[in-house]
Amino acid sequence: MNYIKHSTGFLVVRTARSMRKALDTEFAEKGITATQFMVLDALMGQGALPLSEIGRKIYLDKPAITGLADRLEKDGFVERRRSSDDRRVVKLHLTAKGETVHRELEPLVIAVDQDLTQILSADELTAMRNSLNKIWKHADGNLDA
Amino acid sequence: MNYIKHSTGFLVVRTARSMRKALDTEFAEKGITATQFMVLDALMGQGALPLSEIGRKIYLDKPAITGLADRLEKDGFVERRRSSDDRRVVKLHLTAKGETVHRELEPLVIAVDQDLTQILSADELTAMRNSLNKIWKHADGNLDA
DNA sequence: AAATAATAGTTCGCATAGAAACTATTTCCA
DNA sequence: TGGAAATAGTTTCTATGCGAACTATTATTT
Repeated sequence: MNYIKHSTGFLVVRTARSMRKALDTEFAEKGITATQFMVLDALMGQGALPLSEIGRKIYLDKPAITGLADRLEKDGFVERRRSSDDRRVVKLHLTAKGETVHRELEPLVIAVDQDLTQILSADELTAMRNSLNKIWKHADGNLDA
Repeated sequence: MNYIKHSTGFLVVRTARSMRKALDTEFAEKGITATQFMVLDALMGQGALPLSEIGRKIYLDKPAITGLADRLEKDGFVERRRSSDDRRVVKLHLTAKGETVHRELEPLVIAVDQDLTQILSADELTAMRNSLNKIWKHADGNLDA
């Protein structure tokens, strides 16, 4: 039995690899990765968020978020500030530069998503999104962040 | 606008992270990762395959496959053999040990997939698999392997 | 209040991932 | 046939991604 063909888990993993690669390729010009964009996006309209909360939003463990914050801070897209009410917490603040990059990349995100409407009907797309959201909600909380 | 919530691309990526983590956790006991299992699985019933063909099956670039082959060979799950008719080609052969590990892990793969039937109805699952396969087929060929 | 547990981040080590540049081989074609 | 183009893998460098162990801080318990 070959599971890469028949297992839904592996199918999702495999498909996601192609998705992320498409996004990474689009973003490369702006010197940012798809995962880094997800961090900036989580901060949009929030002002600032604790690292752990960002991790929950984009499903990444603590060490991964630390590394992402390092690189984003080095490039001036975000700023680390220790919270005053709970000094264990480090909040990530979006800088003006980070906000600008996010705005510049919006059309690319929309384009990649639009590409999907060429492959799937509106109904198929809606159904898939609903199913993925159900799985996502089910998995949420299993994260050691 | 927050795209991690609204973009289908990011939704797939995020969901896949939770899937792969679930699979990795199940496999950790046997000292193998989900991605390494995918390589063994690609070889099951094939005897041997060129590295590049394995890459196409599981959507990974050439350098990633090289690294995977290194680690799998070190652990004795596969063997590298240069092809005699085209000496550029390196074929990966599944060893008895590799076959055994694959067989031992089958129940875990089935269990993770079974878990999904608790979340989605049979129709939803079928629809999602069809959609993912369409996207997958569309993306196939964009790989630099 | 002192000891303990819980929580937020970081660090370390290892396993993916991919772009770019390289070697070795084969194919193509003028 | 001989040189250019294409192909298969590898190497190097950088960026995720996660388990385990660590520090610092806060909450809990007795």
